[in-house]
Amino acid sequence: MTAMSEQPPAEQPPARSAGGGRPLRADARRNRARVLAAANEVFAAEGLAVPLDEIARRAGVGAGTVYRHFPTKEALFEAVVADRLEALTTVGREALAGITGGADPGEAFFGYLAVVVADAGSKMDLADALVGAGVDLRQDTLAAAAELRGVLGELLTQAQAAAAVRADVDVADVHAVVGAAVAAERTRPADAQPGRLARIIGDGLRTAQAAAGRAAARTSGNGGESAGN
Amino acid sequence: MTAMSEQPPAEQPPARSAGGGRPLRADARRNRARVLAAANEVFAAEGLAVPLDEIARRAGVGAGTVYRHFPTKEALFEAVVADRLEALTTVGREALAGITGGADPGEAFFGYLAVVVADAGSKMDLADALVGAGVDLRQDTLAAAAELRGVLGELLTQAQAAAAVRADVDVADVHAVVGAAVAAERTRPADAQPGRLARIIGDGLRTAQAAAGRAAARTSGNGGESAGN
DNA sequence: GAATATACGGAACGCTCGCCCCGGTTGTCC
DNA sequence: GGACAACCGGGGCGAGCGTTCCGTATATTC
Repeated sequence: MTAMSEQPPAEQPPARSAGGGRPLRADARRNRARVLAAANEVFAAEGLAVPLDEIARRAGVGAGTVYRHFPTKEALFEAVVADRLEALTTVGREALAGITGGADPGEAFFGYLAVVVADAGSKMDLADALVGAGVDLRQDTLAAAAELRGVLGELLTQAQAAAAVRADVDVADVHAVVGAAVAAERTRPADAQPGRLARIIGDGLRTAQAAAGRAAARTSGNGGESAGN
Repeated sequence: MTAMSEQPPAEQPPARSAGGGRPLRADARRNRARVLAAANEVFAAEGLAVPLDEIARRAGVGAGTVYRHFPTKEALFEAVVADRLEALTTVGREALAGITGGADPGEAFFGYLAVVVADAGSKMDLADALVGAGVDLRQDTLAAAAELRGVLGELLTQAQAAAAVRADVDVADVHAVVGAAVAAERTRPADAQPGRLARIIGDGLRTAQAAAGRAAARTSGNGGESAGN
């Protein structure tokens, strides 16, 4: 459905067959890229549940070829997810840079959360990975996740220092909350505007003062405190 | 692991084989009960993913027997879930009665949320059903869910009237938030105290005033605004 | 206690899906 | 352009699981 706007993940350096052999043959390199691209699409659209043959078919390749490049289905999945995580980490770093550049830490933090949730919302694989739906992460993916966690942690610290986020939560909490928001958005197909639930859930992280400020902004202009958000 | 304290679902009237035949044979009735009990345990412990043979084995029964009583695995699953939902609905009604008896609507509402999340946390099947993990609910389950939704809606209305819950959320939002909280609790195995994340996420539903009051209560006594909750 | 409908158990079936293998093809190097 | 190795495709194997079938056992009825 959606998803197609992925640039090929930064073009690996002439691609050696993992471990240190000689450079890959031209067609092998091309096929590997095709598989990766197809996996990106299909995993994003269907999540981990999609059969591997489907990916092979979409890549115009035999199943055997997929297995020559990725030892197992999970390995392929993780390669895709790791890419996604790295992309998100980059975005996070930008947000962080924005703060040192003078941006509001609270807005940076919550904006970033929104980005992550939105991204995971349109990439079922990411959602699966975040919610932990029967997925055991391995080395490389874990590394990518750890890095993202690091950036998230820095953003969190900044936002807490600015009293925009309550002080009694840690990175793990935030991570769980993100997973929760993703899950929530997932249960509610299309009727509501996207991001709404994520915002509600994320509001639980705010300090009371921040929440009050926000509510005031929301209320000024109409009589009650309905609508808006 | 847990789960065993379920009373047999109110003892169906001498159990007729759905549709209006003659009463079930004694052993049939007994086996049906066994299957249901085993399904309760196993689904609670493992979720929908558990193979049906396992349930049959635990019930001391052949697979064929299970299918004579429940046309499909999903039907059995739904029977179990519907029971759970009804139990939760009952608890909700009690909370509602408590309000008319003078209890604080906000506390009643959030207390009920905590109960639901805790229950779903220890019953993987409920969690699966709430999060919607590849489950298509059918008639009876839907009815039970609708009823629960009704009670939840009344509690919500009361809590909103008492200004404990922000006015711009509806039942569907609350339902989604519950699902989210369940998902969150699930991702984080055991390290933190249970219910913590659920509370954080639920806080997003509070009005600013209520949140402020809570934060004040949390802060009075120590210097910052850390710890507590 | 015999007759009969009813229910039981578990082997068997069909299907899906991850993964491997082998005969053929294609890129690469001299 | 020929020889050799690397790679490709897709059929096939085996495991897991939901569901069905049928010969046997058992409750019920008279």
